[in-house]
Amino acid sequence: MPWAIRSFMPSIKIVDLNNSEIKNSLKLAAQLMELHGENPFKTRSYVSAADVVGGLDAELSTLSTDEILAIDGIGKGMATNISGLLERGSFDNLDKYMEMTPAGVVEMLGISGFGPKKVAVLWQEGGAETLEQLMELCLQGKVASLKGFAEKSQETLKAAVAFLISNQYKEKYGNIDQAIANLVSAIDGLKEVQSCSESGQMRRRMEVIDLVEIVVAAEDLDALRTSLNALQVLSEEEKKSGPTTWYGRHVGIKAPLKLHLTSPDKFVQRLVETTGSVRHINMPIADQVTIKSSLIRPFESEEELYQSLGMKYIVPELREGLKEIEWAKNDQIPALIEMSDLKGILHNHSTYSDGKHTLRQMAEHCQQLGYEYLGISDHSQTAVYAGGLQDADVARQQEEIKQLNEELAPFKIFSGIESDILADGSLDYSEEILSSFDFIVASVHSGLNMDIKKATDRLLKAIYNPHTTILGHMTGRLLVQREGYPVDHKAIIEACAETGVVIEINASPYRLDMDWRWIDYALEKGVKLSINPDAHRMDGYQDMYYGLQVARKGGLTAKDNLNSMSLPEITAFFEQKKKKK
DNA sequence: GCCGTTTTCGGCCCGACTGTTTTCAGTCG
Repeated sequence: MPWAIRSFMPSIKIVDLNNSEIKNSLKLAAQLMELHGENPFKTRSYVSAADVVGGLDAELSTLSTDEILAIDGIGKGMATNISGLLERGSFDNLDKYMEMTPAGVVEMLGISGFGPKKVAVLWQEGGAETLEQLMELCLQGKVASLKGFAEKSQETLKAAVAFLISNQYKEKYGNIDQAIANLVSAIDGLKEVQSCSESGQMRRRMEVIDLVEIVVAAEDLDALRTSLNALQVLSEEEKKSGPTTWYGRHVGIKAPLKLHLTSPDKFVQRLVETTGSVRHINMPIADQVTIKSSLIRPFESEEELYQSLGMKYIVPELREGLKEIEWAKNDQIPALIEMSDLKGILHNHSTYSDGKHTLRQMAEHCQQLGYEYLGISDHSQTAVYAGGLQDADVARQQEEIKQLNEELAPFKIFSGIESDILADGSLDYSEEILSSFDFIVASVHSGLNMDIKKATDRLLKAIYNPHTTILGHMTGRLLVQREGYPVDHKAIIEACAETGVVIEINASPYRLDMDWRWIDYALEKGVKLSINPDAHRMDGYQDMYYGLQVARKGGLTAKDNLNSMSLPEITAFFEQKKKKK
């Protein structure tokens, strides 16, 4: 899967836009131009400029105008657009088309499977200017009679619009964690503030956030509110605020923001109350006792509170109201995996397919970060769009891996492939080629709208293929953006238990797939997991952090995580798996 | 809008898939 993720609303930034934001803005402009029937070649130039920007090494914000003009695919006009984006977050042509297009129509462009041409029909023929109007049109059955549409696309559209409407005010954790960290430190820096911490879903490391919560302690709450409202990134919705809450928005973030204002002596109580899920704080601990019912006196620390209830301390990411209270009461909280437990990085791409950096760059960077090994798994031949490897490329890559391994020892590169799981569940190469790899990540990249039976059978066949080492991004979901294909999680996990296939926790903040809610069941069945970044560039390794957060939520420990194995251990693991064939 | 050029115009990328057609347009990776 290429790294490019469609994002249609350029986020509003106070600072310079980065390349991926510039890329998204150019892509959006291209879509709007196509929507309005602009010259297709002109439109294409925006698309290709966007692709070029996406593949750049250096951030555009660090380049001079001459350097930008020297980039292949960027001419005078595009350079002007880019400098507009860098200076004010937009450019004239984009502004022009945005003004001509209702906001709801712009959102429609985000529906997968429906491009500018189809959206133009929905808008101009169907008269839909908002998502709600489009839903109405679907419900009345009027979409099916529009040119180029029929019953089936009406149904698809209805589901997609419902998904979009339900995700309108949600954000991926990885999209906003930096901005929220900045906000917390800005609030913490206000002169009135004594303590400040994120809480709620953010602190629990939920993969999708629909409410950002922060607890702020100060003696003078009126003065605090005045200072908060002076922060440029915030805008209060006074009607929804209360005497001890500030409710409103952070610029550029779709999820609403709730600040809990409290006196310093009640800070810990407020933090515990707002961090845990409703289930967690109301879960019975003893007769008539819950965490919520215990928050009646001040505590020095959260540790003190949990201790006072005869429990071990529960880290925020576990406070979901699942098994954690039971664990804490019986001193059975798992030793959750930590960053330092990750010994190597599996499932990565290089320039052999659609990665941005060479095999050598990917390997050397991995080594510099202190890891013992790298598993490279470029796309397989069916993934033509991603430059998937033909047989000859596989041989060439394996030869280079051999040479690099001699040079970089004791660091080791494992030769793998991200083999497409074809529609019938088979893998993408001959037996001979499949046998030549150290490990194989099997993933679905096409035919994403199968029903649960077909999709599950397809995965099962891939799992029972003796060559499969790891099952990649199990459901194909893109958080807040695309629902995954439906699968029978239990059946898949049980098949992995039987075959020894490892289940990936795809660490990309766009995916975080398999969902952490299934980790417990996988562990119960004795299945190993692997936190894999699916990196398409060197800095993609950083996504391991996000995978780690959700892995901890699911209760994963180092001993059940594949890439926590040392180099000798994982070498033996791969060899063992190959022998079983 | 970009690029290259026998330099100021004329050409510009692809293969598979899907759902809609009745031979193909739109979308995507």
